[in-house]
Amino acid sequence: MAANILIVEDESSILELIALNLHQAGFNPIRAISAEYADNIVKETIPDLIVLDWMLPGMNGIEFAKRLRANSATKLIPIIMLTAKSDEDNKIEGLNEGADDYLTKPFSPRELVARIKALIRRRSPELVNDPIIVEGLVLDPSSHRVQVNNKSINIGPTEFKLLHFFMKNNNRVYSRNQILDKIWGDKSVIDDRTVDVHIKRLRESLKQSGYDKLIQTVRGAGYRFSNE
Amino acid sequence: MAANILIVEDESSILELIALNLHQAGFNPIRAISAEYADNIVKETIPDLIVLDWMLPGMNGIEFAKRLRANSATKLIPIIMLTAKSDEDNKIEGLNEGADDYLTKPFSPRELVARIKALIRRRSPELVNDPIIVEGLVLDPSSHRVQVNNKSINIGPTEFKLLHFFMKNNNRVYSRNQILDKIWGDKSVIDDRTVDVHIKRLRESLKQSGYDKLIQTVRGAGYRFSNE
DNA sequence: CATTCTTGTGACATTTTTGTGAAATATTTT
DNA sequence: AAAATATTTCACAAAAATGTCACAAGAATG
Repeated sequence: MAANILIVEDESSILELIALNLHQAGFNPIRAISAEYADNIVKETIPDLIVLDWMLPGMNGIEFAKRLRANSATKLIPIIMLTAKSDEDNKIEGLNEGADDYLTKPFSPRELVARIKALIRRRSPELVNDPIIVEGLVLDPSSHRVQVNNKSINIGPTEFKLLHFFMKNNNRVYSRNQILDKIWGDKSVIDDRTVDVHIKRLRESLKQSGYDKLIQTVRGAGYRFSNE
Repeated sequence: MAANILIVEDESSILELIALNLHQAGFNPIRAISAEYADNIVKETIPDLIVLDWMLPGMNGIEFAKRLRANSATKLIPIIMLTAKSDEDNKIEGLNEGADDYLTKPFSPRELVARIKALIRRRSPELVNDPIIVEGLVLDPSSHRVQVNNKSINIGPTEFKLLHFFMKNNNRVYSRNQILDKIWGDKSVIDDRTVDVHIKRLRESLKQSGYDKLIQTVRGAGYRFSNE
């Protein structure tokens, strides 16, 4: 389920640098050394995002982006444009022509990865399941684990879903019924108060790891996860 | 009491993108992958707003909008039309056929949310969930908190509702009976004077945070929340 | 198939909130 | 100034909301 990232870049050292970093970030890099080559790749598999060099031999980045935007199958693919030119005009033109973000060389790989995550998160949040961390409490959706100080804490399936839901929606109050809908699914004909019990169990698990007030009761309204 | 937003969109990635963003903005997204499906949903619950894709398999967006406009129960629901076509003709046709706003793909989720808020605010201002700030007093409906200088102040459920109501209706005088209707609901067979007591309790909470005269008594008329 | 884990519910305990009556203050009217 | 009216304050019992516990049924595991 890793996101496919197409990299279009003619300088192989940069191409490899990017590919390596994306791989390490858990993405699946697909390499293309020219727009024409990339075009063929796109015809086979629609990538989840494209990292596109501005200056390319043959068809350049802008043209390629235009082509993608003109085709209904590809027009929504997020594009991050790379360029060595740092002037504003190009940035504006790039964004106009359909780039969703823009990075000037030389760039830090870390920043590229961060921006890619941001874009992917916007379009297909299910593809980025980074661990969520609140006050040292780490919930990692991909490994289905909750850890504190690198030590896993024991937690039941429903408690996990609950905690995941809460951590994703930090600081917002949810009524028991909203929680039922989100965790159990709409079909549920389950008692409101079941939520209370699971909240209790979750609190207990968290308390054993030293987290005392992460889940707050908001009388008359529901529950809220918050570190404040 | 979050606003229900019906999203009618056949591409699931876009559907999810919109749903996620609406959820995070405090709305309650309802998903429909076709106009026919949406039609059934509308029969069950009237949404507060509809985000409607122009191109849909089966019945398309325009036709669906027409249907809604033809039915007195649904003709006032605000509709935001989404389209991949960027030409003006469609825009005009769309607006003529009953769309209240119009967004061309690809669009930024942030903008969609902004437009939705604008439309909802126009039709039902009470459904927009933004924090309300008066003289440093912050009431945030989504986290159900009242804060001063980033410090939460303690407040009971009824006091919260009261304060929320007052802050939304700054500077306006309400009689005890009006307040009873708004806060307790029509069913109330409750004594007028109960309002006085809750006003007292609210004043007390506010006073402890340094707000002394926010709620004013208007003799013979009722109460007013005002920072003047 | 037996064992272990997880789940939802009902019963009960605890805490918080609520509405009311009555008394105390305040404001206006006579 | 006294009377009449309106509002504030207080204490308290009833009601509502939440927390806790034990247990039987169900699901998952090996």
